[in-house]
Amino acid sequence: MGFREDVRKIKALTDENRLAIMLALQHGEKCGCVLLEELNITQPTLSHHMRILCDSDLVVGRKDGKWMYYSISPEGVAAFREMIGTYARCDCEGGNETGNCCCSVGA
Amino acid sequence: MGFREDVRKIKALTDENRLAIMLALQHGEKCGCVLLEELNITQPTLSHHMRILCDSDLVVGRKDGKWMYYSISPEGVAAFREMIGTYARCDCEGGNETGNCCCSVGA
DNA sequence: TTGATACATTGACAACTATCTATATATGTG
DNA sequence: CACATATATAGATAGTTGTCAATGTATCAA
Repeated sequence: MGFREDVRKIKALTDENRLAIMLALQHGEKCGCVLLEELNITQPTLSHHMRILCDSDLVVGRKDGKWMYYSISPEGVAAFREMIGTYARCDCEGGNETGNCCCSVGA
Repeated sequence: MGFREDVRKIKALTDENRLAIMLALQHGEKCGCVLLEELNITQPTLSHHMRILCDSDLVVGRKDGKWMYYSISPEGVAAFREMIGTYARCDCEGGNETGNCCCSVGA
């Protein structure tokens, strides 16, 4: 199966700085230079992380003049969570089909 | 914030073999030797992966004689999805509080 | 055009990870 | 006890990843 692509996408969230970036973007788009002020990393490192987040489709970038505005992708986030749900799930009494399974928690 | 612990847990799902294991356990517990037959890896490598999955609380192990039976942890899975949801989320029109946000998809 | 700003790319390096072989431990069987 | 089976641990190694300094590219203003 195509586990490789899923692994690649999940890896987008396996870095402390990238988690911080996801939180930083939660209330709307920000440009790179603003993110840079919030994270104790250099500009090339931020560029590296933004590329990974965009490649995972969790984040989208919009270029405006010399600025890059980044924002959470609602579609990407939804697809991500759905994908995670295919692996982080179980068959408990409620059943997954009915939506009553404990795995529906935090959905 | 404690991103480190979250990163460690998310890393549990960033390996193709571990994703395959999560799927293999989805319909009930299996002992290590059965998993070993389904995955083209050596026994020490399986042991390594099971340790990581158990450390992440996505899987629990039960020792019975010389066998180790592994199964999905419903609580661990629920906590994992909830944790993922704190990072893979957005503020779109529906709003996160009401549960109508697009980020509720695949929950 | 010159200079400043925002961002991307390159190359190097340390840290981490998945994998294997070899070996150890534990359990059950004759 | 000796032996087989199931699993864990140790050590080695190749590949990956996050980071930085240095440099390149693009945009805008004076």
